[in-house]
Amino acid sequence: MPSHYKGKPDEILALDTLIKLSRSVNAVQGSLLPSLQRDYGITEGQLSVLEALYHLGPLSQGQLCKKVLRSGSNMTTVVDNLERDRLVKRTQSEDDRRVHIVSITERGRALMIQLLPEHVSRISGIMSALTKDEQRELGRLCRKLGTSVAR
Amino acid sequence: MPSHYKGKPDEILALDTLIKLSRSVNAVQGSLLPSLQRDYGITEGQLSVLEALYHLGPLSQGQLCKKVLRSGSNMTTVVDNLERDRLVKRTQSEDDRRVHIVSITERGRALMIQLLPEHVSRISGIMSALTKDEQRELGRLCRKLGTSVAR
DNA sequence: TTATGATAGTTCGATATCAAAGTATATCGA
DNA sequence: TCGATATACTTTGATATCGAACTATCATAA
Repeated sequence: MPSHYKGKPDEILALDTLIKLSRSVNAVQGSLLPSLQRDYGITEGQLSVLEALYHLGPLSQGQLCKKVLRSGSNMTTVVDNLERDRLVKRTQSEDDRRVHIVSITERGRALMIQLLPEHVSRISGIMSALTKDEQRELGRLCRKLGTSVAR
Repeated sequence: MPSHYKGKPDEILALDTLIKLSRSVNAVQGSLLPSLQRDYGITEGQLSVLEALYHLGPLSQGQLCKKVLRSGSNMTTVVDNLERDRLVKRTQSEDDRRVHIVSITERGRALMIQLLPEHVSRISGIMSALTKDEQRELGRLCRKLGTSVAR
């Protein structure tokens, strides 16, 4: 169904696979985001930052960028919005005054405690379309593919 | 490595799998987009619209939305930018004057002819980190997962 | 024929996202 | 110590993306 591209079989297979890969992520994320937005007023990028801070403790913006694989300019925006909503706070590092340490607030922690169980159970529900073995195999293939890409 | 979430094994597996899935797509797309931008001044959304028009012929914006799974308001923006760059043109349908038919221009067609072979071969190169059987299995799992999500 | 409701796009306001340029601070070498 | 370079973050300007509200057009039913 997807690619419509006339070319070598290898290329057709690669295109089809990538399209299916992208669509599955879009489908899964697309089914998670609206409820996050509606129920908690939070976006995916914001959630991934909050989760990192919740589980790992205070991090510099640079460390956050690495964790969630986003650019520095993006991180500034996301942290700005989280700070405006008082879910995180910035403090300047004593050691290196260029560094801004971001930490989760009590309000942010309370939000995580409120939404994480439901969010996780939603993900678990979606992924249960695959057996555990299939999930493990999917994870293995994705990992193999992802780590092969030069960063 | 990834999830840090303490919960049921099912949930941990589901989270880990989703993280790997998302990261693999980010990695692959992230390695494709910069060259599209730099070499051809085109974005991913624009490319997917151009590809659809190139392979399928003129489509209404609504049909395009379904093809590339994006919202109507987004499609307006993308087509606006493509039209500004004279890669596509809009014409009002005779039958139904609410409908805007989008078609690729000669300039757009020339761009596709120029960039598609290289783009496809790049994708093929990336995906070749997996064997053909692995690609087929990955595609199957993604398809199964994606189609299970309520739309 | 006209009112009602549905459909196709657009506009608006928001966040995400990036790259590039800019600012502040730190570090290193002469 | 001072100048050059590197690093951390912000700003700027662009596109993507969404949902909601809006406009224009069509279709249906009274």
